Order: sequence, then C-alpha cells, then structure tokens
Amino acid sequence: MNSAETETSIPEVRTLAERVFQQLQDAIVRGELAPGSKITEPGLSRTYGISRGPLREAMRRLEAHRLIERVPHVGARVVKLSMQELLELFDVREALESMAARLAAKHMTAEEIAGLRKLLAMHEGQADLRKGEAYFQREGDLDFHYRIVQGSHNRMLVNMLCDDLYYLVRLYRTQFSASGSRPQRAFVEHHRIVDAIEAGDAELAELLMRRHVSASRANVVDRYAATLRQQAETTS
Amino acid sequence: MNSAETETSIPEVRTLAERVFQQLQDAIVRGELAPGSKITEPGLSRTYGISRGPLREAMRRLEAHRLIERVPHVGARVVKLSMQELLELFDVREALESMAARLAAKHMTAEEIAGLRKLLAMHEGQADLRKGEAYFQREGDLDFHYRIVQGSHNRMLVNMLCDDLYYLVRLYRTQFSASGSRPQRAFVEHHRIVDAIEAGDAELAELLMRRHVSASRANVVDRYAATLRQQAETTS
DNA sequence: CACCAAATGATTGTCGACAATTGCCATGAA
DNA sequence: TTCATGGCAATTGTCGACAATCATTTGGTG
Repeated sequence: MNSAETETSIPEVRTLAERVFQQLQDAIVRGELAPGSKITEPGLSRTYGISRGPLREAMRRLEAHRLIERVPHVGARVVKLSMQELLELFDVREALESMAARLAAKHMTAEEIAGLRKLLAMHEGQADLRKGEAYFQREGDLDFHYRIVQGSHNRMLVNMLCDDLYYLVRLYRTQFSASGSRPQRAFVEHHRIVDAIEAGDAELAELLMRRHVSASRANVVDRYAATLRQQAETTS
Repeated sequence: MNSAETETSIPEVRTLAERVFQQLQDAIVRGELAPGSKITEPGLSRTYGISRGPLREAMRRLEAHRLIERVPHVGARVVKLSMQELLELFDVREALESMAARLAAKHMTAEEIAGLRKLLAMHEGQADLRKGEAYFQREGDLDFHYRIVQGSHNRMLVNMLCDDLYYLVRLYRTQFSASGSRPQRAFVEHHRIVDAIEAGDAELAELLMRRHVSASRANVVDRYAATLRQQAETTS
C-alpha cells in the first residue's frame, strides 16, 4: 500500500536488517540484481555500508521468501526461475486464491466490497486512456487480487499470499518480461468475481477465481510457447 | 523419513545453526518449550552451548516457519495458538492439500501409489492391534498426507506443506492435546482418496481430500466445544 | 596433451564484545 | 494511595576478527 519511495531519509523501520532486507527485496523484484547471479556477503556488506551481521539476517529472510537460494559453505544466488516453477506457482495460487475468494464471499464487509468496486472502476478508466500499456493494469491486477486475499480475513492466508508469494509473482513478471495481456477479459472476470462476493455466493466466487487464475496460467503458457517459436525463427 | 535420533553423534548437518534450528523446532513441537513462553538469546546460547550468532540464525528460521514470534528490540516467544488460528490453518490446508490430491492423481507414479497402499495396510494393522491408541494413527495420518503432497510433484507445494505447515500442524496437536479420533472414518476416506488417485480421477481425488480435511476441521471444532463445556462444568 | 592433486584465494560459519533500545523498579510528588 | 519520572539492569542490534570450508588455479605426472 504505502509506496516504498522513502529510501534512506527517515528510518521508518527500526532495525538495519529490516531495511536492507526491503532494499534487497526491491532490487531483486525490479531485476536490478540479475537472476542467477551470485551474491556475496562481503560485496553486499560494502555496497550497503553495513556489517555482515544484519546482512546475513536479511539474506535469511530473503531465502525464506524464496527470492534467493542458499547452499551451505558455498553461497547464495538470486533465484533463477524456470517455466516449470512458474507453473507450480500458478497451481499454488489457484488453490490459495480460490479459497481466499470463497472466504471473502463470507467475511468481506460492505465497505471492503465498495472499495473493491471503486478500484475496478478506476482500473477501467486507466485502461480506457492507455490501451496496450499494461503496466498499470498489471499493478492493478495485483492490487485486486491483494484485496480479495485480505478480504478473506484469514491472517495465515494473507501472510502466505501477500507477504510471501506476491513478491515471487512480481519477480516472475519482471524476469519473464511477460505482460499481463488478456486486457478486457480479465476485467470482466474481476467484475464477475466481485458480483459473486457481493452476493455472498462463496461457491461461485471460488469457482470464478479458480478459472481466473487458471486462465492466466494458460495465457502464460501460450505466451511462453510463442516466445520459444520466435526464438527458433530468429536462430534459424 | 530418516529419523532424527542421531542427536550429536554424527554431524549429519553441516552447520551449527542448522542443528540448533532442528533441535529448537523439535523442542517446540514436542511442547518442551511452553507456548507463549519468552525465549531469550543468552539463555538459549548457554543452554545449547553455542554463540548468539548461529542461534539468531536458527531463530530467524523458526520465525519464518511461524513457530516463534519476534518483535524488534523486545524479544521472541513461542507461538501461542488460538482456536481461530487453528481454523485458519485448516482452511489453508484444505485449499493446498486438495490441490495436492488433484495433482497427485495426475502425476503420481505406479510405485508411489503401491507404496501408499502398503502404508494404509500397515496402518490398519496397527489400528487393529491398539484401538483407541491414537498416537501411531496420528503419525500415520500425517505420513499419509505427507506422501500425497509429495506425490503432487510440485516442489513449491511440497515445501509449503511439508517444510512449513506440518510443523505447525504437529504443534497444534501437542498444544491442544487433541487426538485425531475419528478412528475408522479417516481410514475409509484415505482408501477412497487413493482409489481416486489410482484411477487418475483428479477431480474426485481433489473433492475427497477436501472433504477429508474439512471433516477433520469439523471434528476439531466439536472437540473444542466439548472441552469448553467440560471446563464450564468444572468451574461451576 | 589430458588428468589428477596440492596449494591458494576467497567466502562462509562462528565467536566475543560494544552500543542502543527496551522494560522494570524505586523514588518522589500530587 | 496513585501516578509520573528517573535511573538501572537486561536484552537485542551491530560490529570486527578468527577459523573452517569450498572453488579455482597451478604445477606435476602418466
């Protein structure tokens, strides 16, 4: 929610390790740290001007969030993502987010639903202005899913999806540089999901969210296949 | 799989932090560390005879696994579990394990299915010998679910359920001291799930696993209500 | 020329100490 | 008696240094 533009001006976070963790997380998600690149403790220690103690703590947290991979006595490297792992992530999201939609239909308050409608209206306005520009749509899509998850009022689910998996989702988007596409389709699906939630139809909300994520997965598969085809043409 | 009985004889784990992490994890899950009790770094440092460095690393991992809760500059304490959080855990398990069953029906090999059948047969043999003794059944139940998850061949799912959530499940079992009960019912459901997996019926396997976890959740709710009633009688 | 082995360099794991922040307790005033 | 305030002790956060481990390179040998 609150943008993380305040770099080093105000020590919003209490501890050094927390701050460097957020900085590293941002750097990885934005692609500033190349995927698969080896990151070394003394190097980052010099870069961020802190000791290795808090840095190790930050790296531990990055590992827990699956943003880096560590092997004892060898080192850590930014996670290198394969297509298979991306599909695995989609399966997990399908399971978790459909459950979130079901719970949201039960527990979401009227105010939350109203905010959701307002969000969708704003997204469509932006989409009308800039067709094709997918960036805002992508962030908006993420924001939509984010709110549904929070509407489940299940803290464990919220932690899993919003604190752990969504950074991975954003990472996949930057690394595969695959836009969301599916421009209008997704909007309609979003509206239908909100309709089901507003009607308190948990089963329907769950089913629609499931199809929504599944369609997104299928879209990624198609785009990936197209990319492979294009690469084959370029090579030949 | 491989029992963790080798305490300190062979340094099976390479790093000290890893070892003390497993020890602490075991101590928490077994209830040796009281839930909600404050754990202090110098105290554990003296107890396990290691420095605070690796100990902090172990505590970070425990925090990532949701076994302890930390607040900066204040300290850490063993997670204190409420009924609401237990129910939230069940919802997450229902979503994740039903997806695991669906994927298992698609990807499980013949050998894995055969091993699953063998496991069920062994469980029933044990159950015949000691009716009411729920411990082995509980561990066996956990083992059954464990294998289904692994049968999904989805590494992300396996990590989430087997490396993160199952320690929480075991912790809830020890802290609420609620046995599995549902003695025969669960066995039948397990068999039906394997039947669906063997038939390659992903939809059915998913549905059955979903009902299975949901029924287990309802059972926990009933037992909890009974406990509350009993406490009310004792107090009055 | 290819392959194996030891040494080297760097990186990770571990440790003890210092500084900063927090919570608690005693003391004093209203 | 109760509340606020100050100081004190304990714990956490951070740092630099040492030891253990691994990857690489260089030298030697078949």
